Amino acid sequence: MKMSQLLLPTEREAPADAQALSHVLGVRAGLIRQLGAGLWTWLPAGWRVHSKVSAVIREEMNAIGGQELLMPLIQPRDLWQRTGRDQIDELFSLSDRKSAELVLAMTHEEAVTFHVSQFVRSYRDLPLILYQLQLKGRDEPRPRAGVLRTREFIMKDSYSFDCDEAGLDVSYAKHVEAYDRIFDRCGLEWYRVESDVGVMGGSGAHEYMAPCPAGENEVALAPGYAANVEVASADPTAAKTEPRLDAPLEVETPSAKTINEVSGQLEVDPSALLKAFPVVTDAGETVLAVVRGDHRVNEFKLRAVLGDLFRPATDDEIEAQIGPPGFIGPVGCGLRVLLDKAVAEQQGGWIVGANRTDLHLRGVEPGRDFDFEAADIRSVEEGDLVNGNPIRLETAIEVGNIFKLGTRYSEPLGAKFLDQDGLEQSIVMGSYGIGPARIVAAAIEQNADEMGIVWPKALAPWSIELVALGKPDSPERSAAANLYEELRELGVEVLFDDRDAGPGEKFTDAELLGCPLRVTLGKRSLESGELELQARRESTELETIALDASSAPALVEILSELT
RNA sequence: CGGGGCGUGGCGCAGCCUGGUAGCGCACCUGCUUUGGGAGCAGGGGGUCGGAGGUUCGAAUCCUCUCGCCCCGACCA
Repeated sequence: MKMSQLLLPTEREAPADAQALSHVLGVRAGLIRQLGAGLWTWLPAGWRVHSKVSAVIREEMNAIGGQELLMPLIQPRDLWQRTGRDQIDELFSLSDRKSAELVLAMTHEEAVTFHVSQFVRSYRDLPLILYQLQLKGRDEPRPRAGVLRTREFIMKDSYSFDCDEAGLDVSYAKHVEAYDRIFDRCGLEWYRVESDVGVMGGSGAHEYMAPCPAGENEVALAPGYAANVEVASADPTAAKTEPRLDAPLEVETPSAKTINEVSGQLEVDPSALLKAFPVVTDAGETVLAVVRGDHRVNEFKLRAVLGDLFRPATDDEIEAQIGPPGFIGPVGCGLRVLLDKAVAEQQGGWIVGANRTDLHLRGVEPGRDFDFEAADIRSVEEGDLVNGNPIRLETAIEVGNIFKLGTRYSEPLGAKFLDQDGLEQSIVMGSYGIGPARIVAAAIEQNADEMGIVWPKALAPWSIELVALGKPDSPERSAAANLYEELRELGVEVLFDDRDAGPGEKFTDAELLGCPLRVTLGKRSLESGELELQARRESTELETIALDASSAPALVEILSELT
């Protein structure tokens, strides 16, 4: 590609509203441009990168027997009513001129299951893996960070169809294989972590996380362990509890409504306190969740334990059912008490709210002073132990997920088959997503320096940026043009900077765009008979090779050695 | 949905408080010079100041409404 003809609007300054590095560099390097909130155009260079990701995904999906198809983005709403997913707030809704109700698909379970239910009759038709690279629409409450969270984006979504759980396990394992290879090939640092299965249930789920500062997720990591903090479990550090007492002792804590205020007044460590978190389930039950004062309730884990959605109780509800907000506790509260394991498994006297204004209780012991169910309902923290190793927390971008759906969609949509015994069974499904745009963003976040992007070789829009110096029509320019043609004939993807611009501008743009290898040809090259090479990843190292008929093949060789 | 911020030429911004000819840098066009790290000189083009209404002799500036965008939080099947 000749740069003089390429639409590559590079910017010297960052867009004023950009925060995330991938957003800043994506715009500055001329890869993406915004059309509206959460609506982004992929410009030619950016689309090349996106396409590279898609190509890697296709190869690996095909390698596990996936078959590519394409389903509509716009879908009839009634299909979504059949699975109940029409109730999702994020579902983009619209209607046509006849007032027919339509939605923009946020994923394609309904559509693919609808079709499969028509085609699959027998266990002989299974298993099946179908996938597509197609737009998804989401009415996001808050799009953000450039291409990281948008209202419309391309997703690789695949769906597996099996006779039974054992078959699903095989399809799931195939996806693990394919995904591991995809993220490796894209040059990402990534973790496969245990993840929340959500309210819809499902028997297992993992997410692929690419660590970087712009991420929206947090992962807990220890040797041999990786989990989304939403579901992570770990052994707590010990609480600094007070000595045991024969019976709870009332203690005055005027106006102390927070853990910090109470621990300050009583001069004890926050971990010696218990924090009471009253919630009301969808079913209408008020439950008191209790964790250590220095811990936080994990709402995902609590939801899993409750088996129901819930919301925090309002101050009025707390006042009416338990006691004065700020002074509530499990002793004599009359509610079902879920006590976090970290508390249940440590002996000692705890400090809790007395359910009376300005009073707390000291020396409280679970079991003796209140009934409880023990459950793991707290969020893990940096320093907690897994198999004796301390965990660390990292922010990360979710770049992919794999999910065992079971019969969540096949049942409502009637996707059944006859098994070997002639019995009708529901198809057992899995669904698997990858966001190519997020891979692009993560690759930028993980591979950039103060000058710009440093593409992993597999994602670079071009392998080589050939910078021609000197005046137009000069001998060095025509030598560069010749080299450009030779490289093209060898099938090298080369971006030829043939613009009538100064060397500084060309070098700066090359560093911004971040192609793996920069080749410079100027008057100097003609005089010395040498080309200058610079690997983007080691931007200070200059190398030279002979400028002659061997140059192009030599560059191909050098490229193959780059990462 | 709660809180905060911003809309002035393609990009980044000043001007607004205190109403009076719409400005700066970069980019762009023409000519000449320049060509190994964002060049110089000269000339030039481009803006419904997000939109609507109002106050006023006069509104980018003051008032009301509205649309859009960004950030924090909530949410994220």
